[in-house]
Amino acid sequence: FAFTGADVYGRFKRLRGDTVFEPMGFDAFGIHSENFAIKLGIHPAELIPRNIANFRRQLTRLGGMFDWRHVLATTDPAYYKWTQWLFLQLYQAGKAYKKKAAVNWCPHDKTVLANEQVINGACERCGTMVEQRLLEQWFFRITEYADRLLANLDDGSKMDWSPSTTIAQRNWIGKSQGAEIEFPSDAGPIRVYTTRPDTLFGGTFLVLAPEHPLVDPLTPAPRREAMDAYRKAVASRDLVSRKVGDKEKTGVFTGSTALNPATGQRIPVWVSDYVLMQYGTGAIGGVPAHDERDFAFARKFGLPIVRVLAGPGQDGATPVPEPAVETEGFRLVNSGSFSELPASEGLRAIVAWLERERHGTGQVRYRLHDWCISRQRYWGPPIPIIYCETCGPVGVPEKDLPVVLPLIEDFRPDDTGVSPLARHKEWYHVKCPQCGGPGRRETDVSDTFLDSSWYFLRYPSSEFGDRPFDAARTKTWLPVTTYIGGNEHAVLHLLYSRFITMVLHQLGHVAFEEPFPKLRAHGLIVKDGAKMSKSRGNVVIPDRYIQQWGADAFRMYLMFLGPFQEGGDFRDEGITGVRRFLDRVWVLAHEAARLTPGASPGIPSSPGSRPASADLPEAVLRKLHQTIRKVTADTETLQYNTAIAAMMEYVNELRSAECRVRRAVQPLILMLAPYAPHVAEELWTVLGGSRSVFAESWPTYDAALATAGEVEIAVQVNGKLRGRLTVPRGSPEAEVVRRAQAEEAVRRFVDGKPIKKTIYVADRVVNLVV
RNA sequence: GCCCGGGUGGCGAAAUCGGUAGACGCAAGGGACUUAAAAUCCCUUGGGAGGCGACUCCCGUGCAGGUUCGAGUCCUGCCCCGGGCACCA
Repeated sequence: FAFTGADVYGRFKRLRGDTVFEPMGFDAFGIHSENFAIKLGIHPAELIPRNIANFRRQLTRLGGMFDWRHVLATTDPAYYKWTQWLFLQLYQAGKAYKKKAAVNWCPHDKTVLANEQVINGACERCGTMVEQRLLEQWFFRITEYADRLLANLDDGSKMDWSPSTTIAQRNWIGKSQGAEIEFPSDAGPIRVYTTRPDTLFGGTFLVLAPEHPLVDPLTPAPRREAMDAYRKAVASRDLVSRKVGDKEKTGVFTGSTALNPATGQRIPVWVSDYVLMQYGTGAIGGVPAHDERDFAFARKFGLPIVRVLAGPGQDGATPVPEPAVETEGFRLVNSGSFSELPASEGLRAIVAWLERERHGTGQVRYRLHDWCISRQRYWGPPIPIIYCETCGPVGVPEKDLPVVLPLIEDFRPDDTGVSPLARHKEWYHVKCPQCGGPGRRETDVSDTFLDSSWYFLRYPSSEFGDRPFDAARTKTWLPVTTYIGGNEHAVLHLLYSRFITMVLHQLGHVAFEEPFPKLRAHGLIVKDGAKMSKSRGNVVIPDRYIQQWGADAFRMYLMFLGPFQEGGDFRDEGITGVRRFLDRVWVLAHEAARLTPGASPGIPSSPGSRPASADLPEAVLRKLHQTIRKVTADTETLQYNTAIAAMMEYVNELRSAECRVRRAVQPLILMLAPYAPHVAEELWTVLGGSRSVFAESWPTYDAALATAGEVEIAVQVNGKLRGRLTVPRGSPEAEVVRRAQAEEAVRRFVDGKPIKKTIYVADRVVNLVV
């Protein structure tokens, strides 16, 4: 569905005179492929090429105009050599770093699990409860680019994207404006981030994330045991279930207090897993009166709830039955000298006061995290780093790339807890490229999203072995003219690609900052009431349909079943309609070839350039030009379903007018070509074409011919339809109104009453108000 | 919970800027062709009421209101479905 929609557009653009490069590639170097291989018990190095061959066969049968000379596979060492090069570019530019991060860990299988492999907190394979484990991981500093990634989204000159995609990215980056505030404690200042400094006076407790470094110093010995037990319990849960919002709040009191700088009161410091170490400072000020989570926490543990925002008819003494989260129309109360200020003004005033008194600063935060690119798995590009006992981590020199993934018979993660690559001793132990001393390789592989973050740069330059992308080729073909993809990639692939391109631009490797200036998202296919997906098992294998109905009928049905950008409902019966249509076109073309004189050397591909007095009946001629107009406009905007409907209407017109002449059918074949390339190619020849239909050019229309001489006008009385009039286009208002009033039905409804008002919309409607 | 889509005949869907709701297609019914069936071709098909009939009238775009000469389209408040994100301070 997605590739056919892209192919229709590419073929259309080619007929419109553009030189079109439509590449295709295969991205199967990651956990999903590895898991699938484990499931089938086949080594991925054997399975993946087999699957690629099958996909390629299917894509070819579907008739995609793909340039197979430039096909890519991210699993190919000739490709991932440059993925590793890309890693090194970022590493050398200081954009890659290592730090400890939590991963899902199955204690039974002794392996790292992806989030989607954790089902209700348990390992999907063995059912053991999953834990968190801290491991050293490689990260890319995408957060450094958060502002730039956000700013370009708003720049219409750089980004022409479907709004649904830009909105998703904006939300994902999640910029928030707030303040970082220091709460002094016995273990030093506790830094807290909040987007609501206006509620500072309502902060009646602090909550630290269980991993927060100040938890230990703030917990006196008698409470240590309880605290450690809680922290252990939290760590024994997986990352997914920890972040579920609607569960009961849990927590432990440290035994210490901190000073609220605004109220001057000492407030208790708690620890709870609803505070995440990864966001903000890993500590929050609990404002139960004005935050739902803090409210639930305060209720559970009997902590004081102080209202600091009051709406109309409320004051500082009004009870707080539920947290008031909104600010519109609220004013500060119980907030010292800031009381009675409107909330928004109070926010600014409190931030100014915090900065003046050096209690805190206004700050911007993003929910976007740095991109963790390491995977403790086998099936992926090895991260090109060597650890040397004397030099530390050293990047593999470019001349030694690629670091080839060794073929390991048993590639499954085992109970050593390290990547399977560590078991391959000859591969694992290497000399340090810097000092020649003993070293060992990084055994993590990189995320598949790194493979796909730059593939578009490789496509035009795929045959170059000595450079990732050739400067001249890149200048000719990039950035990508039109990118058509699914919205499931809105936040991951599309964001990572933008980030990588931005870094490469900054490092001087590419001239542009944004890889996909024009992006259109296609919809998703629904079958049996749910999204068609492999996991739901409601997928359709194209082979059978192509076998039964033909590739063109299948393509056209996919494009006809709904608006491309919204998707649609797949039902087997629907395909018969387009197949019948193609059969009729087939018959029409053959009859036209038989009934009208043979081809003259110059086949008109542009009927509009011929005099209007040509041999076509007026109604057919008009319909033809209307059809060209509509199919052109609709194909350009990816409204393929209505473009196909317009061609069907035209065929219906030709049939009812019994018009079987080449001049009427040829332009139809040209318009059909992007949708049904095989049939169009054949019929073009039947009609006398001596070269490929794709060597011809798209038909043009004559606006004057497309316009009907007569129009039907709706006649309304008080807005209700009472009749229809056929009048010459552009008839004067007085004439139309006069004729409307003469209508029998109109007279009956006007019923002799005076006409108060007459509304006339030229060529459309006349409305008499009585 | 939040953010995006969407709700129109039996079904998939059309409908420029607010201007004739249901294009196009599926399914269904009737007919032609055929020994017969399939295929093909022709006709009918939103619901209701009336008329022998050409036709006529009423209702109808998830629900309730509103704006307007006129609302599928705009506004307010709800309901339902699909997708995504989810304790982000």
